[in-house]
Amino acid sequence: MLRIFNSHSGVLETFAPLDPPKLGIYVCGITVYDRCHLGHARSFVAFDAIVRYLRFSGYQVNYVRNITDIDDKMIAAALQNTEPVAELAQRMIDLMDRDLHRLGLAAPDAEPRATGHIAQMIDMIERLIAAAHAYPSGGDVYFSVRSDPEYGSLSRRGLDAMQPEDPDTERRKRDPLDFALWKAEKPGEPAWDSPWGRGRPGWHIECSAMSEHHLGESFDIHGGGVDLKFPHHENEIAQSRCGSPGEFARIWMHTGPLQASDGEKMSKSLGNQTVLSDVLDAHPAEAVYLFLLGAHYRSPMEYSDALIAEAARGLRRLYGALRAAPPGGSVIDSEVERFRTVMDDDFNTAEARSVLFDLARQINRESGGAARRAADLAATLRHLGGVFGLLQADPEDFLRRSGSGSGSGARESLNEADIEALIAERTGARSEGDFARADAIRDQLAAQGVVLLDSAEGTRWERS
RNA sequence: GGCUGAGUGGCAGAGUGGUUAUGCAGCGGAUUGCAAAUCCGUUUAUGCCGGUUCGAUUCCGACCUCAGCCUCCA
Repeated sequence: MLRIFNSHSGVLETFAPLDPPKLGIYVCGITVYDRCHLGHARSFVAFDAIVRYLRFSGYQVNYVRNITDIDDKMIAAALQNTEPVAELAQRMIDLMDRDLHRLGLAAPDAEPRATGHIAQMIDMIERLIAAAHAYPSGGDVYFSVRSDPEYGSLSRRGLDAMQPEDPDTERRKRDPLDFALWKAEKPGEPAWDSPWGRGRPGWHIECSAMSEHHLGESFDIHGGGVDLKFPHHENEIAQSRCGSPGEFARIWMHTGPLQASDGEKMSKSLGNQTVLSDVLDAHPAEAVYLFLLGAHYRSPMEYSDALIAEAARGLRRLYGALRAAPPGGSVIDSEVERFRTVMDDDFNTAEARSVLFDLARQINRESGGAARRAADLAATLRHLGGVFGLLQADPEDFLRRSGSGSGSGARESLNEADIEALIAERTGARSEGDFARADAIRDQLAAQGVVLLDSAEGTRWERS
């Protein structure tokens, strides 16, 4: 029985999809005016793990993640780069696709772009105006916050606590709390025809319109980072509640913030974001994913390069166990049950991860002993790692890959043939009792990032 | 100031009203020609003060501290 914390109701709820086994989930993606940072990865990895687990649990998931390709930031960035907004968007989308693919994320079933859904947004705005929840004003259209008695229910905030200051639009609003659904065209900015003249959509309306278009008026889960809870999600709810008859998203899930280990949130405004592609250059993608799985998705999480390097060492441990186990084997149901029990408890990936490590220890304990048991455990470990897209590489290949460990960088100075030749030479020296020579060779290899592992069956090697 | 969440061992980070999270690091032992890997063991861990309870890290209250949000943010 899957239970999910609904951040709208504030409690754990037993999950029951609208139309099982189908399941619709909408996640707020990024505004494509810059490269992805690690904070995006945190949220996206969380939802990747969640979607993968839901599929593993038998649901037919329709995973929609939007792309915001028109807003103030887009326009400002395009202006600064002196490139058209659409070109900037496509450039950043290509980079995002590359980064997220490298990270090993499953592609969403749909990635709707705001600029591709202008008609749907205009349609919803017209409905809101007809229902007297919105009004045109000087080429803009505003949502009337006080027309929605439930406004503030998501962020648990009273209207009195909101003190917006926006001198630009203040005069055109009837109430300072109102927010823009449509913004009148300004010179040099992208604009579309609308019943209110040329202009462009406000930020929040795109998610209301696109989620309805792709998932319907009512759907199962809406997710995003906590920093979107207010105002973005609050406004989305207001728009959809007032503009559509459906109940909109039934469960809201918010991922916690990622903070640099110096204590500050990684934030675009603070300029301390860590670019995802840089992280992926320094560490194996699986290590980054495994690291991000280490904390519950709702908890704030600290990040540093050293912590990811730690996760990489943990990943080597998992692959080391897989390598040690005999092939074959069948998945052990009781271990899968353990895994499911913790994942069913609001997707506790931290506990799920500890199941993986526990399996690794069991494998290592059995190795050399009960081969059948070790094979079964390894099959289980690979099966459960696979739920997250992890541990699917050949262990030997993974461990021999440069930089799979500490992330200390690309050290490819020796090819495999060189390494094998030196190992053969060392084996000869050892058999003759020339340990000084043997150790010299080992030190030489170590200096180039190659670690030797002697055993009764011979000498293995891997890169550190 | 308001709202939300959090304070766990050297670091990161889960769970739990009484019993091992897990990972990384350290230390000791086993193993090894020596290592590495691995296994076993190990280091006064639950912010502070009260309360409820046979018993609280876990529940309740106050306090302190921190983080996020309060119309740029995953």
